[in-house]
Parts: sequence; structure tokens; C-alpha cells
Amino acid sequence: MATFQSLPGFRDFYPDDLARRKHIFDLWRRTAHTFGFAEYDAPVLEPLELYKAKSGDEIETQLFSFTDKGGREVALRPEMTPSVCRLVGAKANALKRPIKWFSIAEFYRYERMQKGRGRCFSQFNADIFGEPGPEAEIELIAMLTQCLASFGLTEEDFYVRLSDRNLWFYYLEALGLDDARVRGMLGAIDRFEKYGDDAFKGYVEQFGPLDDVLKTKVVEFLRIKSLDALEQTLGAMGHEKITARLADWKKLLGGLEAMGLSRFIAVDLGVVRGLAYYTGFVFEAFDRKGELRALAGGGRYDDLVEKLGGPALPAVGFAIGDMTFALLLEQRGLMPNFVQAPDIYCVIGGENGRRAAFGDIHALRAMGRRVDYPMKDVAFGKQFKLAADSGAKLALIYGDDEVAKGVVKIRDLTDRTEREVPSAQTIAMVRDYFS
RNA sequence: GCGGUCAUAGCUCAGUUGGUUAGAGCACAAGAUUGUGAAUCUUGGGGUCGCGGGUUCGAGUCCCGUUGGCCGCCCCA
Repeated sequence: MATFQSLPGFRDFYPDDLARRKHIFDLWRRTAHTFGFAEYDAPVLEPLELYKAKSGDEIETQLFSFTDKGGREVALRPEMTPSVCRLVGAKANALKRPIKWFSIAEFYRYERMQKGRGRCFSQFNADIFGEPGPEAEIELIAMLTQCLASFGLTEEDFYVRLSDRNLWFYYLEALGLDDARVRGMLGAIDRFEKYGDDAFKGYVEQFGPLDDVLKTKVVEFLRIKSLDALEQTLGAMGHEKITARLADWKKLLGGLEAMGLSRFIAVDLGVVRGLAYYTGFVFEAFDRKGELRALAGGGRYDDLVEKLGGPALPAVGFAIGDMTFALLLEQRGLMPNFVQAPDIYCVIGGENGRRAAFGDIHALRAMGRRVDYPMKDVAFGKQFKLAADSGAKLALIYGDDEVAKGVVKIRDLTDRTEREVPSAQTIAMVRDYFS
């Protein structure tokens, strides 16, 4: 038993694990590039204040934070948003708009582990800065669906729930709630799906008994699942902001429909995504079966760049976590089995064969071919088995017979055919085979 | 921060009301087999039974503590 083990919630990545992670990262990255997003990164360690400024002092209990040797209060990053806001904010005037950026990075949170949640995890983050209209949401939600669909997941597997904190603000204001009550009510709405009427307990404690008519209107509203229903409920109110907002909704849903993505989208006013800094549309991706934690979440945060010391800059973003996503892929049988196969495996007999093989091995590797061979003398029979097990397509055979004849035997491991070629032509033959 | 549950080989597990030197399969390695592929056979390495303490003539087994895993609550940026 090992004396040392990894810290609680942290993960070792053995080659098989890393292959799976790399598969996920590669497809995310490729997808982001197809959408015209540019990749960036930021420090793993940031000033503690950066996170306090965004989320409040309580956040510290959930951070890996400490005082460094220079007396600075620092924290391992728990998320990317504050960092990217700093990056963008610092050069906002010099960056071409719209700013479409993504990153794939590891994050750290001091929390209890649960299914799909650990103390370190990776996220794909994507943000658009400088675009105030729903065009940015169209682009991001389209990319979010593609980031999941590119693994073979379909509308049977996941969907994106779409809601709008602005509409809630306008609606609750129109119902006569002041700012504090609106905030309290949004908290209740967020919990309603899970707790039903109990979700209003906190609100009642804070603001007194809840008017039945008001409650009915709120519950009706949060049950809205379509644009038609939204328009029916709100259209008649003659509220100027609401009317304008409904136009944004039409543009957003129309854009996603034109991209052929309607099957992934569910209007659901029951989503408000906690408290935080969201200011407009919010969206979350879930598995259809509802068995897992959220796959991804995002929304508009138009005030945050300015709040963190930058210029006023509208922004929308989302993040996909790797843990829940990997669980979903495993569940649906969409996680491939990765074999790190060489292209070529060399079968070597004796010292003469080894000397002959080494020259070719190095030349082939220099050409970019993956070549492997047994480091110690091994019985021929076993070497052929090793060659087959390795997944290589070709075996190059350097036995005493071949060396004596000045040839190399090339065995095609896929169709089990063999032929001898003069030693000097081996490299060329192999190159032709793979071209 | 709170609760449930579990911990025996690299993995999956067995281990009787407490009893002698803790087992199996898989995996890994060597050999049968220095010349041809997923087989077979033989053999081997690997365990302070998570850790610490207690009860007992005797603890993998019972008790207490602790650490860690998994699951849930709070939270979820």
C-alpha cells in the first residue's frame, strides 16, 4: 500500500484516464475553432480579492486559498469568469469585436465530493464580449449543443433549458415587487422545481405572508414552457420593456431554429440559475433522463467586467464541466476505448538483428512514424504476439536469416501477408505503405 | 459544515458462531517455445486485511477512534 495518496477529491490520470480526457478536450477544442473562437489561458493562482469581488466574502470557504510567502492572499482558481473578465477588461479597447474566446482548464474548489463533483475538475469555458443582443446567445447556445453533439449525443440524450432573468425582473416589478423582493422571489423560483411550495418558505420568513394571487401568478409563470405561452401571458400587459424583450426571445429562438437546433432547446422559466451575476438570458444543459447534475450552464453577465474594474462591456458565457459529461458519455456507451498503438512493431532476433533494426527504427521515428520494439531479447513467438497485441499495422522482422540475406521481412499484421525487401529499401517501402 | 454507507493483492471479490502459514479469478512477469498472432499448461512476484487503539489465550472477523472512497443534504460561481 502506498504511503502517499492523492489529496481528497484530486485525481490521478493514468494513461487510459488521460486518453479519455484528451478525447473530450480535443473535440471541445476543435468545435470551438469551428465556431471561430480563440483559445486563451490565465493563471491557476489568482488574488483572493478577484473572487471575493465577484461572489462576496463567503466564497472563501469554498476556495483553496492561502497566504503566499510575500504575504499576498491568493486562491487557486475556482472558475474562469473573473480571470477572463480581467484579461478582456485590460485590453478591451484594443480587441476586435465581438470577442469570442474559449479555454479548457482545471479548477479547484474546496467542497465535499459527490457524483460528478470533485475538488478539482476541468471546464470548457466560452464567452462572447461586446455583443449586447441575443445574437451572442445564439452563437453560444449553438456551440454548447455542438460541443455535446459532436460526441454522438443527440436530442434524446440532452437538452438545453432556456430562461431569462430580465423577463422575471420585469414581470415581478409589474406585479409590484421591489428590488429586494424580486431577488428573494428569484431564489424561491430556483428552488421551486425541487421543493414545490416549500421553496417560498425563505421568502415568507423575510417578507411576510405571500399573497395567494401573487403566488399563483409566479407559479404559473415559472411553469411556462414555450414562447407562445410567454406571449399569451405577457403580450397583453402592454409593458414596454416586456414587449421589447419578447422580440429578443423571438430573435434568439428563431436563430436557433434556423440552425436546426430547436430539438435541443426547451423554454423553461423555472430556470434562474441561482443568484450570482446573471443579467439576462440564462441556460443550462441537462441529460434528458434527469439522472445527473447539470452538464453545462451559462448566461449573460453584462455588469461583471465593469464590476471587476474594467470598462462596461456586455458579456455572455457558459461552461461545461468534464466530470458529469464523462459520466454521461460512459452511460451512453459513447466513450471510445483508446489503444495507443504504434504504427510499426519490430521483431528482433539477436544482436545483429538489433543493430540492423535500430537504424531503421530511428529513421522511421524521425519521419514521424510510431515505432516500438522489445527492449530485451524475447522469443520470436512471443514477439509476434507482442506485435499483434500492440495494435501495430506492420511488423518489421530482423532475424538472423534476414540479416544474413541483407533483407527485412515486412509482415502486414492486418492481413497476415509477408514479403522480404532489401534492407536499403525498407524505409521507402514503409513510407509508401502509410501514405 | 451535516448525514448514510463502505474499506482484504494492480482490478473484481471470497474468507463460516473469533482459531493454526489469508485465498480465487482477472491482470502482470518467467518458462514450455530464438521464427509467426487473441489458445493451453507450469511457475512466479506481489498483502503489516486503510491506519491507530481496545477486548481476547488468539482479531481480516467484535468494540472505539481516525483517515479515505462512494452516495446524499447545504452549496454549486
